[in-house]
Amino acid sequence: MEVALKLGSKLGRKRNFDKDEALEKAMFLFWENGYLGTSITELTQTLGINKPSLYSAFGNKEQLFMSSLDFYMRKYGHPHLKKLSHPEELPFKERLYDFMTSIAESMTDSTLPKGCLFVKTSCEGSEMIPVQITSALHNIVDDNNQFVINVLEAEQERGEIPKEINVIEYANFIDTMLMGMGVQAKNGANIQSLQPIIQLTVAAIVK
Amino acid sequence: MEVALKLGSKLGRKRNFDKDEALEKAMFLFWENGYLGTSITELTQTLGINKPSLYSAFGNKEQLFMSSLDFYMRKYGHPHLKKLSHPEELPFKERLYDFMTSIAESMTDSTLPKGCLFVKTSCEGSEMIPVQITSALHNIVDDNNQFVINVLEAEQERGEIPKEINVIEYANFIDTMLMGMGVQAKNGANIQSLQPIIQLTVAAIVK
DNA sequence: TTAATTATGTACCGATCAGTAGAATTGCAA
DNA sequence: TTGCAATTCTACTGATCGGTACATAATTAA
Repeated sequence: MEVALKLGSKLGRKRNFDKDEALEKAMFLFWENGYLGTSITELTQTLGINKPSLYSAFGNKEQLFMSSLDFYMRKYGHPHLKKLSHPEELPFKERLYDFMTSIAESMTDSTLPKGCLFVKTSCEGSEMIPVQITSALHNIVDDNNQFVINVLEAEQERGEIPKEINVIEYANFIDTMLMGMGVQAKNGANIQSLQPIIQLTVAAIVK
Repeated sequence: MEVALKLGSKLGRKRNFDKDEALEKAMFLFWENGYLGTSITELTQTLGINKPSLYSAFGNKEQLFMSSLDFYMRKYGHPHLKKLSHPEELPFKERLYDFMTSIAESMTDSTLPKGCLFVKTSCEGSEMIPVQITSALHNIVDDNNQFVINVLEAEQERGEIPKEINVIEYANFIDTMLMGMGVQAKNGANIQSLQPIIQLTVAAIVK
């Protein structure tokens, strides 16, 4: 067996850049300018590496975007989710508020690109976007939606929200509002203008 | 004065395509694939005219997009607005419902591109989009927002909604939900899944 | 009929796109 | 020290990008 595991291999010249740092820089570029709006040349300049190094480390543009999207969800997407269910001793109303506020703050953070990478990319044109990316984005929609549904069902069990409500519809309501907030943030909305929207949403969900 | 008005001029060879029909086809392409995702070559093929004719009739890509955006708003944007205020004899609750449903139906219409041209384009990357386009999109946000605010204020006067509510926040709430519906529709949501969201939104606005 | 004017068709421009070939460099193992 | 493996560098590929020069065709006014 000549084939060595890439991770375990100690042979050959070492790459002179940190792969995770480079991935984060790439993610920020995609977040700022979208998939079509980000060129390989701009990536090499921002990451400080040349094309062959980039292709060797990350595959092609599509694969680099997929890795960037994964990085984004792990660092800027999923961490918000736990605020919806924790801390458990907090009333659900407060948790929902903190959850949405946490996302809104990220979307309007002046040190981060405006809006949400997922919302922005999923709004880009159809034909020019690789189907693998489109399908990954659809999976993110479904997963997040299912997560909210699960939490709402759990809260029904705990008696925090009425058993009569349709949790699928309520989850859709929350998710759609969050997506809209992403569009607003991309268009320059600040946290102050999103705060009342969140309060209205929470009030509509938890009486 | 040698300068003749373009509209009045009867000189020279006549163009052998209908400018409005061509503009509508261009608008549909931008609606489907976005600004960056639509190339001049694809435009010439779809419109059935060659590049010099396209440039002569519509200026450059940026100006063609601006005309397309204007066409879109006139035909697929503004017509919804009047449902928010008319017919006056209808309760505001029903008008708000019809208004949002009308937009949702357009966003999910199987004979039209999924979603909303305005939402999709405003989510495209920053650097590669001409500033004139970005600013036009911001104006659309502001104008639509102001329109909803005006209607809400009028409804306060008529006693359809309480005088105590903050109409700016409520207008923002409605607009943000509509933008979110645009993202959902782009990601494949159908009218059936948007309908409950609309009902929840209406219920949150008009008790 | 002629001159002026506008549109069309072909063929092209420089710039940039994503992606790569191949030589030189670096590092570890034997 | 030698040999192999992995990375880096320069330079390049063919394709496509937005946009245009120029000659020809069509239409109207004089």
